[in-house]
Amino acid sequence: MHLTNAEEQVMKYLWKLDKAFFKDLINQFPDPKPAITTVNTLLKRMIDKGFVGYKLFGNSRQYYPLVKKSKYFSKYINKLIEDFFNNSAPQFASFFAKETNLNRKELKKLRNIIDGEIKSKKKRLN
Amino acid sequence: MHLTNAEEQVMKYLWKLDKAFFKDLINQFPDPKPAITTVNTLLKRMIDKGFVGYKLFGNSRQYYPLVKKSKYFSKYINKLIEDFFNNSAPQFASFFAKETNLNRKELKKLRNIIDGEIKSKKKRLN
DNA sequence: TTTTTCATACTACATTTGTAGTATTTATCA
DNA sequence: TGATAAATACTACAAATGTAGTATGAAAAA
Repeated sequence: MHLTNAEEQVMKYLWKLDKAFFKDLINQFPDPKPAITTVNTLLKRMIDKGFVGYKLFGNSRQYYPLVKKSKYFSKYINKLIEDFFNNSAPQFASFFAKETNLNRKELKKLRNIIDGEIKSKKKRLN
Repeated sequence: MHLTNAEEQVMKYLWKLDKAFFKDLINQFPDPKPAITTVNTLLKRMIDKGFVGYKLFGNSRQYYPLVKKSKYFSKYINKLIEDFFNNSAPQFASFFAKETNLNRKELKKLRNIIDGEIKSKKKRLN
């Protein structure tokens, strides 16, 4: 199951807010805001799909994500890699490093991160 | 304008083949293949959207992509970064390096690529 | 307490997307 | 040379998606 674009937008706000009442979500939308029933429909569909949960507070709900952004995103990226890079993460990484417009400083930072990862993988022996 | 999933699948075959007659495209699909009219409809829509062109050979067309895979993909990734990483490519890269399951060897390869990029940016003075 | 505001449920509908049938033309095979 | 296959055009339609109206009950404000 996946989120449609409109649903994904709501999800982004929800990830950002972590927990949110309906009003909070609506407030996230830039003007012109969608009709509240629109957002409501989206939320309902997201609940049905298992992406959103809620806790009742009186007569209103506090919504929260049931799927972590990082998890969701991982799947997303993995599908990308599968589809476009023949399922090769290194091939993707290479493309990314070349095509994206990171400047030297950013690239160096990235190299540091990778160094860190290499070390951490060494420690964990995998 | 963007491609729908079904259209994107056709596009992937087209990128793979570079140029293709209708029959070639159909052959790419695994069984059970879609109806030929289905693929035809998709192709027409893709032509309308400006993603596909063709050259006439007799009464049949040799289709070819009007958009490069790398270009298409770049946009895709950039949207991702914009949507999920607050428009920060380094943030994305960092996430990627951590979350993806690259092994040490692959990480090292990636570091080399990045080193290469750093050098190349140095040369070009940006 | 009457009116207004919220949150939610239920319903509706236009557009987009996925999928394919029928028709037509041309090419090919038997 | 009549039957068959191929490519394409045109049409159709169900499902998914985006968007929102109406209804209802509860809460808040006047």
